Amino acid sequence: MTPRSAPTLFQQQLYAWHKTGARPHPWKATRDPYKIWLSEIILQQTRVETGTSYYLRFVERFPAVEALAAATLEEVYELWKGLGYYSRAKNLHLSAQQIMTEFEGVFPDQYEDILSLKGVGPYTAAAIASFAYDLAYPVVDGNVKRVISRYAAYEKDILASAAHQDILDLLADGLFDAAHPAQFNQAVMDFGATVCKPKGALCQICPLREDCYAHQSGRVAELPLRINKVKRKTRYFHYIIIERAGELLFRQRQDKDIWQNLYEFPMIESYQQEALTHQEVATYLRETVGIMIGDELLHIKGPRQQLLSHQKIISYFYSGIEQEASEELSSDSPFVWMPADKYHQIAVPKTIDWYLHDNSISLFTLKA
DNA sequence: AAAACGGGGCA
DNA sequence: TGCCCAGTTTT
Repeated sequence: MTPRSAPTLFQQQLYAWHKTGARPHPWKATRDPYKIWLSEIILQQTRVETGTSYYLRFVERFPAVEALAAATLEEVYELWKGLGYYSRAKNLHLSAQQIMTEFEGVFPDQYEDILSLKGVGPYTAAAIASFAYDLAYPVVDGNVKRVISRYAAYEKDILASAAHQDILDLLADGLFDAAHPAQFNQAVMDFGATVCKPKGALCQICPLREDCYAHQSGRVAELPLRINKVKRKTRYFHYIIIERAGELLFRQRQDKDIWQNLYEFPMIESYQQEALTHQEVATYLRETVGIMIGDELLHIKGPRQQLLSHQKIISYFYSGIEQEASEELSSDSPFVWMPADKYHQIAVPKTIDWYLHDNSISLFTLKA
């Protein structure tokens, strides 16, 4: 491909389309780097339609980085609940404090400084740098990869590690508009999201179709090429709901697994489909929680399946009736009793939320 | 370089 | 059911 002098045909046609094709989003109305950063973190691997309401709630509750830095991590998790990829919430909070301490409360305006923030990678740093400061950094997200791979004939695996740099190289080779970074980045992403879509691309109305490799060669449906090697593991979670005086027993999940720091019920995991025996549950509760249950073990709900990117979680819910003789939880116990007004405010995985809110068979009914 | 990390919407 | 989303971090 030959280097071109700006503005290229690609840019002209793209901008002409963007005059009417731009999507309206709340975070586009500002140059405030804090709000742009917030929107970009929320939108990582998240559809715009999903992220928008979260963004509006975050901006209202934390209008500036000082407010976010001053909040507790629990507050941030609560607002983040249901959005997924929870390390984003943790890093968001951490980076807010990092901005207060290392950058004296002023959002950094250099690419390398922005990139140094936790949870900010090459895409997000380029997005903030271009949208907030109009610095000449091209963004490479799913939209850009798709548009460029189709237009400029990139036929290698788009999921491979090398793809990111390859797309950057193609952009640098006469496509990216270094004179108007914010406009260019925004236009390509809007275009990829609304015209050059993954499925059902609108090639009929595409302003770039005459020069698009994929369209001219009939390979729009095949590009970008994705070779996915990972298979989903199946895990079985057996949740045990223990109630005492209107309170439910919870435990906070720990590191090195999904749902880090979120709360769930006492749980036994198995790796094949099997019902829990009363013996297993009783032993677990006695040894791990210090709770004695009676002879009755009720399977009250489930299975409930939840698909994650790399795992399939199948959850069962059991209820045990606690005996009188149980001891108090020790002070260092990871388990904690919570009343209803408390456990409706904490961050829980979707599956636990489903049990709490969509529980057609209530514990109360069962015990009556 | 590959695996892990959520959840939702749509064909 | 599989795809794919305004990706980043860890292994």
